[in-house]
Amino acid sequence: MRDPEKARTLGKVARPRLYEQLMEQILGYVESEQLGPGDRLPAERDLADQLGVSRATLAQALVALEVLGVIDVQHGTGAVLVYRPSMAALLRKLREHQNRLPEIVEARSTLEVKLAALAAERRTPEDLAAIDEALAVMADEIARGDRGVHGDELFHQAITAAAHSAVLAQMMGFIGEMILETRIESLGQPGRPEVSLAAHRGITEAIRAGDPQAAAAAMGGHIDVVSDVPLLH
Amino acid sequence: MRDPEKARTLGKVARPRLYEQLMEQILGYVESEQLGPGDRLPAERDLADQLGVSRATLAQALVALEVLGVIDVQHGTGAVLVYRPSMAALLRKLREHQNRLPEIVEARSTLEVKLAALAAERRTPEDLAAIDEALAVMADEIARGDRGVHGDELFHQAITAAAHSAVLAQMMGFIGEMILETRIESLGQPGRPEVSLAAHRGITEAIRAGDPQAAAAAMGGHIDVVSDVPLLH
DNA sequence: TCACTCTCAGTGGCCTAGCCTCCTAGACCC
DNA sequence: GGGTCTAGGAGGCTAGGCCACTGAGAGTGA
Repeated sequence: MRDPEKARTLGKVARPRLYEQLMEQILGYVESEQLGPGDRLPAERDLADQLGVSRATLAQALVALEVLGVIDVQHGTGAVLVYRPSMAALLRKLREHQNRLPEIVEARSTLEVKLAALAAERRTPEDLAAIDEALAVMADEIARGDRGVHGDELFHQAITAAAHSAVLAQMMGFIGEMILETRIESLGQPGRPEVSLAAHRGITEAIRAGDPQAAAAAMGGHIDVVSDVPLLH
Repeated sequence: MRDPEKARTLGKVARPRLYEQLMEQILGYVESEQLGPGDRLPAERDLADQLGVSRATLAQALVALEVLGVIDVQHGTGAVLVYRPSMAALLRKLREHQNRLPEIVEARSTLEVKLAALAAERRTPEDLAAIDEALAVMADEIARGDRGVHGDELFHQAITAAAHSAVLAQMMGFIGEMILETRIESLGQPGRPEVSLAAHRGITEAIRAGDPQAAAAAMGGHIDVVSDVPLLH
């Protein structure tokens, strides 16, 4: 798809964004000062001055840290730490080399197997209808000679929705794009779409029957097959 | 618009931030315009004008979206979409009612059971040393009459690290704060710290023995116990 | 004609300066 | 004591400006 590769090849050289550097510096500060959860960061004006940047830019860095859950910025009070530095440092490292396919597959498997089991327990008639609809879309796409990518995505989204777990769904969204990559890859193999569709039907029946174990097993098997692509790219 | 009730769960106060609203509006725009991955957002100046905010504030929203992986802002070119709108819309919805304890426990269980199994397969001697160290810290804290919160956290961090899965670790970080809450709660119950410590030792032995199934089972049991707090708060 | 260079308009990056709102500790009053 | 008021410090957001980067078209030479 896009190519964010260019910067990654040589490591962390290309880092043109100031706010990203600031995040690391702030994290470093937290570490050096031995700050823990609940402790407050220096005032924005002081911190900006100390780091040699404007408040506007510092504000961007704080937003980024807030989105990552590292700090909690409170109007009138200040920015308080949520995580201890070790966690934050961990988080930071990962951002550098994500997109590692085996791990993604692993994560996907973990989540979707659980989602399938939950869906079997919690699916409403509407959920089942959505799943059936997704199956129909995929079957239609395949019948037209398409790879069924869209229907495939719809199916997994419907399963996710049927599990009725916002948190798990959120995590699925988190790795959503990466999953999409592997999925398109997989459906590109000859005969694969038909196999996937059949697997989907099996999963659907288990969910319809309200059998969590069968649903989990079916989903697990499906993902194993789907993920077994020669990772030539 | 805002949801004051959600503040209860974690003791947080609903805090209206302009950049958060902007994120949603931008996501809504993406949806309404049917933009997909690769498409570009309007120029910052136009978008800021259109949304009735300053560029500085819009920049914060863009940073947040970038950190979440929704867009990729390129100097001289513009902000290009990374996720397809449906994914983004999903992400957005969840932001509204996260912090739902049962779901958090469920997610935690899913992740940590898997992490324990992986740790049993992949742990290095260093990983084991870190886990033992965490156990020692927790034992020491309890001996001093403390609740052992710190050691508990260290333990789970060590397990996470020993699983050697950056993606799963990232997801743990994602729900980390919420988990911390439930953990502190749990260890506050009389006699709980000792029970937890014993459970930790059991998990550790399974990991040391390289037995993924035993490790997963031990972790699953542990989390069931820990999570069984009367949710009176 | 082709290919190469150069220029420039448009875009994001970042800054300064300022005013507003919110929170809270401490003075103040009862 | 216990409640109320207030000033200062904190973050929220804006306006306007200049700089750096990108990409495409104009211009140039072979």
